[in-house]
Amino acid sequence: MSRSEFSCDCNVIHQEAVDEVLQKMPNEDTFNHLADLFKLIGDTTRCRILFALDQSEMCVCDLANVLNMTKSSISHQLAVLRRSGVVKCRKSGKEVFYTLDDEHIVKLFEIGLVHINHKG
Amino acid sequence: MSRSEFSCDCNVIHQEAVDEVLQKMPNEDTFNHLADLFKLIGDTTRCRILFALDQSEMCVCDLANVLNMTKSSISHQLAVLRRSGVVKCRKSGKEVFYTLDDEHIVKLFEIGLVHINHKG
DNA sequence: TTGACAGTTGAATAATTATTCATATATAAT
DNA sequence: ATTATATATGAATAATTATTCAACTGTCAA
Repeated sequence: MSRSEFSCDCNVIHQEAVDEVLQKMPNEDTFNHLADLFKLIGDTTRCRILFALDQSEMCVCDLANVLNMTKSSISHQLAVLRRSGVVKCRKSGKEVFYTLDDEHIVKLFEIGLVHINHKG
Repeated sequence: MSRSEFSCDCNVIHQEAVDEVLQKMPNEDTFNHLADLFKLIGDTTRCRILFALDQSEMCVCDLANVLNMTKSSISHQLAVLRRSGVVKCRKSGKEVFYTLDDEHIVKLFEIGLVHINHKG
């Protein structure tokens, strides 16, 4: 009676493959972080903000104009991006200027765009 | 009176930057597809399924064991992945074997893992 | 100091979605 | 034929989250 019989609602079909994959699987934390990263950029508004910031430093008002959305909405999303450390900001008078602060984001976008051009 | 004044609830602060970025911005469809791609892999369960399938072809039952989840839950997520064209399946008797069908996914994971090791 | 503006933030609403449960389909074995 | 198994799927529930709205902070100018 294998250990796996207790882990889910079905019989194990290919035990060797299962064991091999289980050995190679990263831990739960790793998958959570990985999923969180993709979730972060898995939103049209945040994608557009990040793309814009990759072109140029921008204040909240600029972004609101580029995306044609309210400042509040943009500000909420910028807070999310800031908390995750992918953008940073500097204050200058009344304005707050945001910049991209993560070199991996651009790489992910590049591969993503290749993917889109390749498939539908 | 610039066109942008009608587009949101604020005054344009840096018109040149806004115009320049607007020119370079991909269209709405592109951002939707990009966000959809990242949303697809922005889920712990789907991340784990894809990682497992990158290691080995597996049937639904195998995946249920590896992830320690119900077959139904796995099957629902496999349907999502199938519809998006990142996995494919072949039937063999009662079993359905799934394999990864998108070379970009692995690249995205690689960069994602580098990102995680780099930051928190 | 008063008013105007840039940005932030909390609460509410609306929309999306992952999992569960029950059921259905298809294949194989008895 | 009947039963058991592998998988799929529709509906319901629960959880998450994006946007809106209103109110607030901080800064500049008059």
